Amino acid sequence: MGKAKPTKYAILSLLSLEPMSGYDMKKLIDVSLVHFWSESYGQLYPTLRALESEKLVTSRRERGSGKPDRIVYTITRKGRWELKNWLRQPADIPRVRYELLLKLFVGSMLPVESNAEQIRLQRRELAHGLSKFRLYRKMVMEDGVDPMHRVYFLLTIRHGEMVARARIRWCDEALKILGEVAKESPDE
Amino acid sequence: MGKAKPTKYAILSLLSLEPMSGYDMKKLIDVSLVHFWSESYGQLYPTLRALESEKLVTSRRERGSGKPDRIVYTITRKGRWELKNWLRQPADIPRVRYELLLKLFVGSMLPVESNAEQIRLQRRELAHGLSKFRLYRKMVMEDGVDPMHRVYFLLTIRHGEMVARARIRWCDEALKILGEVAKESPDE
DNA sequence: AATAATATATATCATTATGATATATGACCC
DNA sequence: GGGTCATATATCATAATGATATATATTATT
Repeated sequence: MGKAKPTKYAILSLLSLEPMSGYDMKKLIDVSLVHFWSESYGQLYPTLRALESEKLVTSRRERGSGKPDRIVYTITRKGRWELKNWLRQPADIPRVRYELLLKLFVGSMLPVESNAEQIRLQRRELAHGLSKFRLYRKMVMEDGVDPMHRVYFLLTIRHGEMVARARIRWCDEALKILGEVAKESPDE
Repeated sequence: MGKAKPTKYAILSLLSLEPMSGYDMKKLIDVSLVHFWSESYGQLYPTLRALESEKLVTSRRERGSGKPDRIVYTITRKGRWELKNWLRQPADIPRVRYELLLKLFVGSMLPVESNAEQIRLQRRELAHGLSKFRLYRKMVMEDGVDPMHRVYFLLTIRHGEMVARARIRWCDEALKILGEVAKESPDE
């Protein structure tokens, strides 16, 4: 039934903040929203054209002084209206594919140490991601961000932090458990 | 470069436990692994045929007494070998698309109460998911599960619990913050 | 006894998404 | 002069989803 079309609404969401190009969106997502969203160019550019033909956004070509030309998109009144409609629908539960846990699920095929190393790797990446949230906070607090938007942005950052911290705690717990298992049966 | 093909390895992982049909896999994932994995029939059945032509699995048709016929797949030695190879590669970081947080990111377009309601809905689903982990634990402890497999399965369950608890804590914190915001500016 | 709903089981397809690559411009550096 | 980096749009093969189709048998409802 209802096709979700998350990319469509992700684009409209970003354009509700300010006009920007597809390239801008990709950068913004990869730098500041990566803890809860992702988009690929292959989905971004075709969807932008589709949104324009739906009259949900307009575009203007900007001469790139030095850099290549940019196509800057602006959300229309109709676009804002459709975005609000979507915002009011219950958010659907994300399907997950957490490769590390799939590998651990059949971890007994490999030596304990191999699985422990996977967890250590994961822990390192989580700790690195965690350090970025401090930067995000600074960014949000700095310039003239709308105070209500600031509150909501901070909520997404807080979510990222809390989940990352929980995962790090899990890594530590898991490594401890695997350490004990290794002591009991060092051959496995 | 390296195509990940997670479905391929998810199938090999399940078959490393015991022979089963595509239907069995879908059920097993939806019931017991849903906190870290998902698959669709549209990906499962074609991939199973591809794996057979790669000689990583074999199949036999089982007459369904009453029920329709089933095609039961068994992993081959070559399949086990390829699975182990994949298990040794570092697990890649999952890209997320957490719709609730995208909606909150532009939450200032709607009244505070609308966003609070979204969070309350999410909290309910998280609490419901949390209650299932108790069942999983029982399942794992019951019958003759291999002790090492049990350890690893319990780790994935523990991860699900810890992340779900962290998210519930975030919901409560977020609702508190939005409550205060609503008091300060009840019009917004 | 007829009808509806549910569970089992495989299969296909349009739509959506990813990851990689192609193309092009100018800045900066050695 | 060559190499790399950042900017910017575009496309394509592959992968994944969600929906639907088909078929059989059991159980529940009217």
